[in-house]
Parts: sequence; C-alpha cells; structure tokens
Amino acid sequence: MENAGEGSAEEGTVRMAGAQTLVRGLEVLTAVAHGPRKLPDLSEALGLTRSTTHRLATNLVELRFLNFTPRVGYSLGPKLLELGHLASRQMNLPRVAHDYLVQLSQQTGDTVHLGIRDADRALYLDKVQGSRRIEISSRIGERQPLRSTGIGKALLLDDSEQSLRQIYEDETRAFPGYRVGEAEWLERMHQYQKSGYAFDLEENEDRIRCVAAPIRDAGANIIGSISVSGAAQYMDDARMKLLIDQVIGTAGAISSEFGWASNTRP
Amino acid sequence: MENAGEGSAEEGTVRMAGAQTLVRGLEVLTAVAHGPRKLPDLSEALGLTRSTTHRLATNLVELRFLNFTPRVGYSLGPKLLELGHLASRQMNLPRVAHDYLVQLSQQTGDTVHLGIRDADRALYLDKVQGSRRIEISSRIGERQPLRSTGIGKALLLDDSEQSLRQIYEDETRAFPGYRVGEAEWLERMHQYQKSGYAFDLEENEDRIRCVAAPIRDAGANIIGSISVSGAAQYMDDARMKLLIDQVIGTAGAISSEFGWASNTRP
DNA sequence: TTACGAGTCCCAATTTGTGAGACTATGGCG
DNA sequence: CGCCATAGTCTCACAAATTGGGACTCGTAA
Repeated sequence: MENAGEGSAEEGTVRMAGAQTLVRGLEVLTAVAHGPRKLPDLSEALGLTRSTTHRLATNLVELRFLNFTPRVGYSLGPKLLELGHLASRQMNLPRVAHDYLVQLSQQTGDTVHLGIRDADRALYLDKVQGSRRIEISSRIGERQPLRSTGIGKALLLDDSEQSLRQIYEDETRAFPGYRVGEAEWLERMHQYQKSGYAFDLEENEDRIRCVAAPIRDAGANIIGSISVSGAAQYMDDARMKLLIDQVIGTAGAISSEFGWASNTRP
Repeated sequence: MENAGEGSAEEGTVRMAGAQTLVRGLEVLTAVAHGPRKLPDLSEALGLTRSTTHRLATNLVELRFLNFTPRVGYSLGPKLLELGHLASRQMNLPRVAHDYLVQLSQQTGDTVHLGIRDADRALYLDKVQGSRRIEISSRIGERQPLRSTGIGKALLLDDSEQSLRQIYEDETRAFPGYRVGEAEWLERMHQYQKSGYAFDLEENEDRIRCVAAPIRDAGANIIGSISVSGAAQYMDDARMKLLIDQVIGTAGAISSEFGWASNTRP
C-alpha cells in the first residue's frame, strides 16, 4: 500500500509517481544550484541526453528559473529569488516547528520549548508539556533573559565575543543576582558555540535544567531555538549528554524546513 | 533574431517548446506563491483537472518545493528558500546590470552609471560612456557623496526623514559649500521618494545633470541605482522628464533580475 | 582553413502524462 | 447520531507529450 515500494533513497533520483518531466526539470535546477553549469556537464550529471537537458533548461530559462550566459553556462534565475523571498514570508516558525516539538516531547517525556530572539530577550513562542508531572513556570509569549536560559543561550551561538559581553552586562544591570560570573559564563558560551548546543544548569529557575539547540535558515542565520527542560532529578549529566543528539537532530530537522542545508558554503 | 516571436505575455500560460509538465508544475509553484492554496483552488486557477494538479503538487511536495498542511493547503517549501539563497549568491549586480546599462546608454546617447551604497557614500561600480563628446569626471571605484549625486539620492529613496537629516548633516561637515539648503533638500527628497526617481541638477558637478532610479531586490530593498548623466545643454527640464520613464524602466528590468516583483506585498 | 565544442533543432517511436471518476477520510450540520 | 459536503487520494485506458538519435549552425581555437 505504500507508494513505490523500492524507496531506497539512493542518490537524489528516487522513483516517483508520474511526473518525470517535472522531477527532471527540478533536478536540473538543483544541479545548477552548486554553481553555473554548462549543458554537457548537466546532461552527464543527470544522466540525460543533451536534447532532453537542453529542452528542460530552455524552458526553465524562459520561465526565469534559470539564467543562461553564453560561454559560461546556466545559473539560478530571478524567479528563484522571488519565490525564495515569498517562501520566507509564508513560513512561520511556530506552525512549522510544532509537530517536531510534540514528537521530541514524546520521545523524551520532557517539556519542550520554542523561542526566538526579540530584541535583547528570548521570546517563548511554543511550549509542549511533557509526560512527567513537573510544572515549568514558562508561558507562551513570555520574555526571558538570554544569558540564563537554554533557549536564550542557543540563540546566541553565533554572537561575537563583544556582543556576548554586552548582553551579559546589560542583563546584569536589569536582573542582578545571577550566580554565574562573567568570565565563567563567557567560557561556557565559547564551549557551546563550538559544540552547537547549550545547557541551562538551574540558572534561570531552580531545579530546572535544559538542553537547547539553534534553528537556522537558508542563510545559516539563527532564527530560533528549541530546548528540552526537566527537573534536575531527571536531568543528571549523563542524561543531558544523551539528549544533545536528539535536540540537535530536531533543531536540524526544523532548520531544513527553512532551507538550511548543512553543506551550504559561500 | 528575437526569441519566440509571438511572445504576447497574456496571462502566465504561453505556448512553449515541449515541456508541458515542467511548465505546469512551475505554474503550480507560482500560483502558490501568492499565498497558501487548496487543491481545488489551484486546479481551477490553472485550468487543470484535480488529478493532474494533485500529481504535480504531490511531486513538488516530495521534492520539498512545496509544503502541504492538511486543511490549510499548499505553501512554498524549504527548497525554494535554499535555492533562493543560493541564487542570491550567484548574482552580482555589475555583471547582470552591464548589458542594460549599455542598452540605456545607446538609447539615450548619454553616459550611464551604476552605483551602490557603501557605508555613507555612493560607490560607482560601472560606467558606460555615451556617444556625445562630453567627459564626465567620474571613475569606476570612486566614492561620491550621497546627497548631491543622482546615484546617491536614488539610493536614499527608502530612507527615513531622520536618516536623511543625518546624512545631510554628516556630509555638510565633510564637504561644506553645497548650495542646496537642508530644508530645500529634504523637500526635494520627499518628492523623489514619492515618485521613485531622483535628479541631480548640477549639484555635484558643474554643468552636469542626471536622472537616476533605484534597483531593488526580491525583498524590495534598494541594492543599487543607475543614472543617466549629460551636459546641462542637452539636459533641459523637458528632456529630463522624458528620461524618467526610460531610467525607471531600465532600473525595473534590472530589479526583476534580482527577483523584485512590483506586486510583492506583505 | 579545418576541427572542435557548445548549443539548437527536427522527427518518428513510444514512454509518459492525462483526466474521468471511483474511493476514502474528515468535519459540519440538521 | 448519522448524513452530506468537501478535500484529498488513487486507478486505468487512451493519446498526447516527451524522448533521444542525430543533423545543423555557430563561433573559437589550432
């Protein structure tokens, strides 16, 4: 009852339901994505004849999905810029992320949060309650400090040293009494930045620990973050270590909905 | 020598060389661009049967060019974000614009410039000499003031009142002796902002007048500008008025290479 | 000049896409 | 509580659209 039983994801070219021409055309598109290509390169890369490739490419050019520059090759066209931009307007993080959050919550049994950066605070956009009987005192729409929450720290993973200092000091002014000193905090943040995740070790709320990771868009910019939070009794160091992969994995899956591809290099 | 003689751009569905399925699929894509659509809407809008539309859409979803949300409809997918982003990396203004500049220069007989904003100055990236025997003392790579050049003013057409004042005052400090007063200048800029073009009335260089217009990207941001410059003797008010449409037209054509679509509304 | 590579075009064979409609699932309404 | 309406999914026989071999045209390099 599955569609196309032999769905072994070989290498891009999976067998699909009746739209060969469309699929091939779009494959041309993605083949060109990695840099301008000439017709023979394309036809070889896709395993198509020159005729077919040419017809496809010509149509894509006429519809402005590709540019053609004689003696240079085909490159991505304006229509993709246009659609890409419109796509980013249509996406919205909470809607796209929600299902992933639910799934992560079920896998871990813990409460999962989604947040974005709102000026100099972390703004909580979604919360999926875990199965354990622990209440976490966060609410959707609430703004929390960046420096002491998992969500917040994950949002800072691309910030410069200077920017981090700035934030730490601003928040110290606004909320005194944070128990991690500046040097120590910066040290930890550097570690998190290298590793691609962040912890909250009962810093923001007593007895609550979190594992968090950033969500990125097509430009690799951090557009949000997720965290798994639990009572310290369930969150010993060993378990937090285990959660890292799951949290990064889920964040990565959401990121790829926003066009992020781990192999995007300038 | 033209491509496709009968190119009356009726309404999306133009007849083209052998790739119906591809074209239809891409039409589905652009139909979804204007907001999430349900299957029946799509099939009616494109004049296709439900079956066909569904097959196309399904394939687009599998390739991540579309998202499907039950009970909501189809929306643009992550792959478009990804390709849009890559496309913007492949584009570069001078290369894309050059041919348009040459064409505009030939049409008008005047010298045409291309510039971008570089911090608080206008940076000249390209210059196409006109047919008249007039030397204009600009050079590619040169940085000029924003407030007194056509190129510069066109770059400011989206700036706020506050930002304009700031720039005027900064440049007054750097280059005293500009003959247009602040109030007058702001007044003119407001007029230009409303109209979508800008003049340089011998402000930057004696006896030289320009007509300029901005180039926009998919997000409607101003990414550069072009200007037609000529000796004042050839550039009376009447001729400048006539040039406006040509300059705006050329700027618009370049803009559309960058995914700008005049009908892009939030 | 010849040779070559890249792009363009043509046409018969047939693979592939098409559309009518049956079928399923889901939510709203009487 | 069950029935209708709506949205989406799937199948199949037919025919239309796509395919690819190869010929043709440029323009550049040798």
